[in-house]
Amino acid sequence: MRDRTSSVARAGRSPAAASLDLVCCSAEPRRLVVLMDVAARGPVGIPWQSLDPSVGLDAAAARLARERLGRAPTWIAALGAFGDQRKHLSQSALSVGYVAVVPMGTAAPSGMAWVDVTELPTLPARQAAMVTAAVSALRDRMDLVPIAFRMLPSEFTLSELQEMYELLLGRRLHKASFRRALQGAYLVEPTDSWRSEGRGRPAQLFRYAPRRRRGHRRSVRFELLG
Amino acid sequence: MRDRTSSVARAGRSPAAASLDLVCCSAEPRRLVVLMDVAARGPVGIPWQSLDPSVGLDAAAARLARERLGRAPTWIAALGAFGDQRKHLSQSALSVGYVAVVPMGTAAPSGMAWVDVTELPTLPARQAAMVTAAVSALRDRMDLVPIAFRMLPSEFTLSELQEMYELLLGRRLHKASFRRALQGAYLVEPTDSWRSEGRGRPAQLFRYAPRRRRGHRRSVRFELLG
DNA sequence: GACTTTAGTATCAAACTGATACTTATTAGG
DNA sequence: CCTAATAAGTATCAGTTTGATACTAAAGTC
Repeated sequence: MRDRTSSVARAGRSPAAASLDLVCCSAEPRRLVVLMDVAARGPVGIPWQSLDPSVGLDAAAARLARERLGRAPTWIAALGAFGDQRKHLSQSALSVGYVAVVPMGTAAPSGMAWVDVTELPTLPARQAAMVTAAVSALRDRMDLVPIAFRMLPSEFTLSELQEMYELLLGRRLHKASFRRALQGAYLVEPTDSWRSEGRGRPAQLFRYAPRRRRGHRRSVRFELLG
Repeated sequence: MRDRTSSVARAGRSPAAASLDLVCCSAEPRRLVVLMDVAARGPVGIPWQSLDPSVGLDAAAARLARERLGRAPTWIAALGAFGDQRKHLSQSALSVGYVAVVPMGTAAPSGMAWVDVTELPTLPARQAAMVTAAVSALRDRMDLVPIAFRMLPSEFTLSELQEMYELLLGRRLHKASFRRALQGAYLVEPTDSWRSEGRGRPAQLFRYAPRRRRGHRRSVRFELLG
């Protein structure tokens, strides 16, 4: 192995071997948003810390999320390793990314803000890559993991759930079909609460309560290839 | 030039900042297999090297794959960062994993062998986690990336393609439905070759040639949640 | 009370799915 | 040569799923 780190390490100010970065996502009425640190001139980057090798990655990421967000995320998962983009605030050669999700409506801590993922400021290249990868990861994994549910409060209306799916999928869905499919999957149970959102008929509130189903038979899906 | 671990190891620091590990998958008639180094007592681990921070991760992984396999894989992708499992041959605190795929029938280089993923030997914990994650990644991403096609030779029969899908999905598929769906997706084109595999009618050979389709409309899929 | 808005349901034709059975092309064996 | 066996590939058809349209229900607004 080449001893590449020695000169930097001897210099005292050793940049950590690696950084741990968190792409924390949430939703606002019609947009996906990501949590960013804010300086005087605006959003400057996503939360990160240097990686402590003595702590497990998952534990460290969960703690970073709790510390910076003020609450535990409703979902968190590893995103991957990033090292192809040179620029990172930590100056480390390697960064480990995590994606997390919190329910829409969660307030950003002071010094931080929710930023629309389609209107990102200029970021250090590696963080920009992580945000992009995180959004793709949400879209790619929403069929396997209840991401849409984790981005909603614990009780929600079916219209809210449908809007969350539409936001993540990037297309409109048919109301009756959506509800039929949802019922057939035994994923939600009704509460006895109703929400009156001003005008219109009140909506019943549901919660995510998946019941064990018989063999979820994975099917062939060619439509997304190419 | 290559000062393999000696000076750093003697210095009493972590031997390498991180390792780069490759889970290279392929198929045999009815099994998924992974490429492993073989010692006298049998398979001992997957290919890895210590991570050179001056080379991009993707480039380093591609090179590692080419070097150890003797050919470029037909697909390769980042798998993630692994650090929660203590044990790794490199003794590094952090490992970056990649998944790669080669067509079934690819010969293992000498000193290596294809090992059934359901019959893994005892591995360093972190490598075991990576192999598990890699197999899950193949299954999870096969709908978004033409993984089944990459595990076949460039020309293949529809029965072979169906068997590959059955292997990855873990269930039998209906022949007529499979072919209808495939035709509808405009993913393959017939060649003018036919393969006679002993007894039975010869099968026409196809190649992967996706034609641009109009709006691949992602649909809701609740069946896999829970 | 009439109108608007949103929730939630019903109907129905079109599209899709999978079981069964069929046709076609080849090898194996007498 | 003729028959059986095997595998590729196609056709039919009933049962299910989908999505457009239209409907009913419950609230607020004028």
